Amino acid sequence: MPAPAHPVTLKNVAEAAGVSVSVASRVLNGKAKTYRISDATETQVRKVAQSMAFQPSQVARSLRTKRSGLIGVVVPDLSNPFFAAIAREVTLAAETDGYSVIVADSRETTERERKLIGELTARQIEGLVVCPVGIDSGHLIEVHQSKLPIVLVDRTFLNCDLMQVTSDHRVGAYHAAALLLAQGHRTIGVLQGLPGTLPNEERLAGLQTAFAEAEVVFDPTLVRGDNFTERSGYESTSDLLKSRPDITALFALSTPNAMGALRAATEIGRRVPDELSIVTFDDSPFADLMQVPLSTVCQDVSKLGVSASKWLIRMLRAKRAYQPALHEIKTTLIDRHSIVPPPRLLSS
Amino acid sequence: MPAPAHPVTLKNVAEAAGVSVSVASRVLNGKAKTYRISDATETQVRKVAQSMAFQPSQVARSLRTKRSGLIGVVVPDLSNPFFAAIAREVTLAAETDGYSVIVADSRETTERERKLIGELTARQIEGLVVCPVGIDSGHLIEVHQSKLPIVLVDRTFLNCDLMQVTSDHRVGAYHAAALLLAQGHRTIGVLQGLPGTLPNEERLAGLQTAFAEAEVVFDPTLVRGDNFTERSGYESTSDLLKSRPDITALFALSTPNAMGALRAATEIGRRVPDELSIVTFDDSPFADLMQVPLSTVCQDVSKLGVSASKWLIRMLRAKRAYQPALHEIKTTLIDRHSIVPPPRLLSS
DNA sequence: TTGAAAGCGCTAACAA
DNA sequence: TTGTTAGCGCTTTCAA
Repeated sequence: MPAPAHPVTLKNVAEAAGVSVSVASRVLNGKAKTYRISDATETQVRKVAQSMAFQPSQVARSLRTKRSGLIGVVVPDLSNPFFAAIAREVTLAAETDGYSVIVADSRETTERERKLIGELTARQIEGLVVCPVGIDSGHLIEVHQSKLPIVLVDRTFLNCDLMQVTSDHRVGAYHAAALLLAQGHRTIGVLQGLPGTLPNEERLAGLQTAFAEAEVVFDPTLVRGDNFTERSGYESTSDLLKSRPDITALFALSTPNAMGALRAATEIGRRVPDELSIVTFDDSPFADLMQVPLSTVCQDVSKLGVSASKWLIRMLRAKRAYQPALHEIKTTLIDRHSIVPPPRLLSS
Repeated sequence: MPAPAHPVTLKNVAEAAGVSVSVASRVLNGKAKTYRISDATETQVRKVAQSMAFQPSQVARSLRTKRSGLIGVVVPDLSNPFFAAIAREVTLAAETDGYSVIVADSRETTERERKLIGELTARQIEGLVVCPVGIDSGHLIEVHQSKLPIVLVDRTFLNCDLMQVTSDHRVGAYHAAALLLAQGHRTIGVLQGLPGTLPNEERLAGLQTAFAEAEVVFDPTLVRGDNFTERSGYESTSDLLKSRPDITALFALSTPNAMGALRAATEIGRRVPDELSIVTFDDSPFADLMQVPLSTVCQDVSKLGVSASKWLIRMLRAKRAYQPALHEIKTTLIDRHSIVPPPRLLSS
């Protein structure tokens, strides 16, 4: 039997079953018991619906119930495995609760982020998970004030009364920097991400704490970069290695940054790790298969995604107002093989 | 001014502006000219809408117009960079045409794929891009027959009257195998993906053609694996290297397969590429940064995604029926450094 | 135990 | 140039 050109409506089913639309609706929504509908009627309706391949229109249902069953996810770059993983986790978690997910890619611009969120709210989404660009939060706070449940992931904001989930960037960076220092590195280049974003600033802060504890002077001119991208990592590294050949180690604040660094170092002819140690943030499923298995401050991406979904679902269920909070997920320092003592120490 | 608890409707705007809903609707849909609405009225309506932060309900609009502005994307694994990239391309392309995208993850099971597609159609999506699991196509053909525009990507089907976009698996595999053979390899292990899927079978076919041309007997017992996953690649490799230590090269039919192979080879103590050459399919942005920069039959993921979107958009615009076709995207063999002549040849 | 009817917010045909 | 109204497909109140 070919699918009908015009979709089957509840009315069609009701007529075919010889009952009213209300009865059909009640049966098909599992409210037969509640309304004490006779078994005969129930089976009849179900049978007809089945045979007609009836699929209720979510659109009509949404309009009537004000519930769309839709969750919006906005990330700055879907091709970045980190954000793709977050999107995946939310998608899977949402689904077990009967929600579908609309994914949008802000391409690292706040302007697009704002616009996309507008389009999503017009679609009556019931909740929002945003990995923000991280510079501006005004539009996100507006969303919150309009009572739409919203959870921020990764690039969170300070003094911001929203539900937020992120890694303990400061602690992670601290441990990584401490490791570099303990190995004897003193001239360390830093490849930073987007300045002004909390992850970036927190990582820098953790790094500086480690320097202070080791009583090593932190040289701010060794910090380069303007984004969490490979391009930024590449350019910063080229720049740094040329102007400061005495650098013995690099701290990349993101995996793409580290990728760029590896490419630049190869071009310039600095062997990693013998002639240049590298430690990086994030993690990718490939980090251990690299030329040099990268030592990494590993973020638990899956946990970040699961946690965000969990909170969102909780907010979705709670009719009452919820208490915004900042949830930090632990990072783990995985020391692979990209950190060795600096050459000068080896030869001494 | 705080956002109102109850969203602003067109009726609210019309009342506040002192006009009828139809006039408000027409102005806000840019039909002021068509209906020769006075400038004064138009500005007035716009001003009021603006000040009330009116956002038209897409749900109501969809119900009325039968157009949801929604496109569905179903992939077997969103955490696989290949599929994430496809999803991203479709998302971006769709957006320039005013569509939003609902992303769903079938987790490599046809059953889930079928269910997800059902949920998507209930949401009145206007089109569908599916990277199918690839074993069963019945439900996809049904979609097509119901007149919902659908484009299949990557795991296409034979003799299937749908719009399909995929790589030229056969040619790509042929060149890779030819390269291995030219280097002198004769005992080549094959790590296959999901048997029965077209990409898998086509790649095997291309490989066999290369063997035939080189007049080398193809040994089917050297083909192992049951999926495009890292696990499958790992297990097949462990297995192969132990039972057939005379193998000098591996042909991995997917990047995850190759990853697993690298891990297994490392464990067993076979150095790549000196003691074991590897060539693989797909490509990842990381392939050139691996321990051993992997020689790869590179699929143009971006082009696959863009092409799929392009065709879908075209189908969306065409009111008339379209002509289904299979579109093949060229692959490129990138020879990095994971293929060298077999050891025996070196020592002879 | 079932049915009639209102109405969600919008567009568009028709009327004025 | 503007307004009135029907109706998209569904849920739900109210009535029987």
